[in-house]
Amino acid sequence: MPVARPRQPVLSRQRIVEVATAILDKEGLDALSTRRLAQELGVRAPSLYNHFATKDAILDAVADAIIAQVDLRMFGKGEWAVALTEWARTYRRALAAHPNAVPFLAHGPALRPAALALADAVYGALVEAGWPPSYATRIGAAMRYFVAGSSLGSFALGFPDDPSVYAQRYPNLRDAHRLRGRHRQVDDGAFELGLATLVRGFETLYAQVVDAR
Amino acid sequence: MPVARPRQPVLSRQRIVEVATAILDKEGLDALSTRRLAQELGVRAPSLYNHFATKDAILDAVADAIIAQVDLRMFGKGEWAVALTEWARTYRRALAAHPNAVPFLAHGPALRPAALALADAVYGALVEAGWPPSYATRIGAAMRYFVAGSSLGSFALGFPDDPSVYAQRYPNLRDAHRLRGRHRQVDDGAFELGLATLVRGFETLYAQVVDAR
DNA sequence: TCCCTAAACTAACAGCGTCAGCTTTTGTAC
DNA sequence: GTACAAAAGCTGACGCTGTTAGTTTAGGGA
Repeated sequence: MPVARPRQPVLSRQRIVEVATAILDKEGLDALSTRRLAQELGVRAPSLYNHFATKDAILDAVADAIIAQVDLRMFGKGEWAVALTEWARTYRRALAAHPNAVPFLAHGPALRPAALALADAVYGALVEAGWPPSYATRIGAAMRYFVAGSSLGSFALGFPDDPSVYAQRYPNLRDAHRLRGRHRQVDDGAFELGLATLVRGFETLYAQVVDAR
Repeated sequence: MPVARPRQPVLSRQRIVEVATAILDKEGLDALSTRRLAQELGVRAPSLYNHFATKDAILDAVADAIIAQVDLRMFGKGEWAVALTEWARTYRRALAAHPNAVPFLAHGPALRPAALALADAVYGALVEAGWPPSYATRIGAAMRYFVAGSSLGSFALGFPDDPSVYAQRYPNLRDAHRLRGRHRQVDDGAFELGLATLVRGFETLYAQVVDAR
């Protein structure tokens, strides 16, 4: 039987964030209500407000925790282009591990601490490598665009696997019904192709902008 | 005074979608409730269900209408690389015109008709230009990743304009407080840099894969 | 003219985020 | 050691949400 105030706190910000993330991953954003979250924590919904001001603040903390898991240790050692490539893969993996979170990761500008730490590492490494600040900013932004977009949802799963859909209206897509079956391969392939293209392009630009300085 | 059934239908799917889009653009996703939408339409909320099965279906129709506005006429005339570049700009503009819609544009796989028409046009143009199907798929996907990511929310607006935030914790970002002021320029610059890099890289690849065939 | 369907309505449901106020425990100050 | 404030649970309630059931009335076809 629950007591007015327990001998030891039942909740903590960290535990709330963990359980919220678990519900989000398992059952999606719609299943994540304050009452549901509280139940999973062995508590009633209003108790959450002793630890977070609003439900949005909880979601914000979940978002921050996800971004905080992105490894940044590849920066500062080795070639900038190699580090950038590795980082993009790690970043994508972290987002793809929590696909239900992506819609609200997208939501507001990322003013969260982990997002700033991430930007700091990328920008710092590029400037350190010799890139002028204006290039470092745009390269970091362009990479974020690409990674975020690729985590937003599968490209291949966007296509129904019923061939009859395409026959009349979308003749060029006549083989698109096969994409669903190997969506992992298609999405990964597109990501790697885009990533390699971007990084190789930036290397060419580096030779013109930095080496020729 | 409202009547049980009006002489002439008050609602239509199109009118509902238009007003929903207007509310979404002006006041955001949270403001778009069925009662609010109905009020704006001069009607009570349950009447909407004579035209759409659920609220999600309305949002889906809004998403489809937005994607349908993307001009596709540049395909099939002129160089594929030029068309691809123009299309990416148009696509981004269409998404950026409705930033509050992006979170749920991202949500589900894009099984909507307008999204299929878009994919059909891009893929068709690439194959027509000589790209092998597997490349055309991945190029189309990579472009969508980049454009979607760049519309998801401003990169530059993600940085607080208070310099003191950065001093201790994010030393590399010491000048980031200036990004907010010229966010348009920064975001556009990053988009154009990434776009040019991708397209130029694909042109190089084309020379290897297609011309040398 | 009769009847079915379309398209509006009212009333109501459960579930949502959140707040006010209550209770009990804990930690600190004297 | 006792008073007292803060912390961290609780109950009950608010207005809002998406949605359903059932009602009413107009329009169109037989």
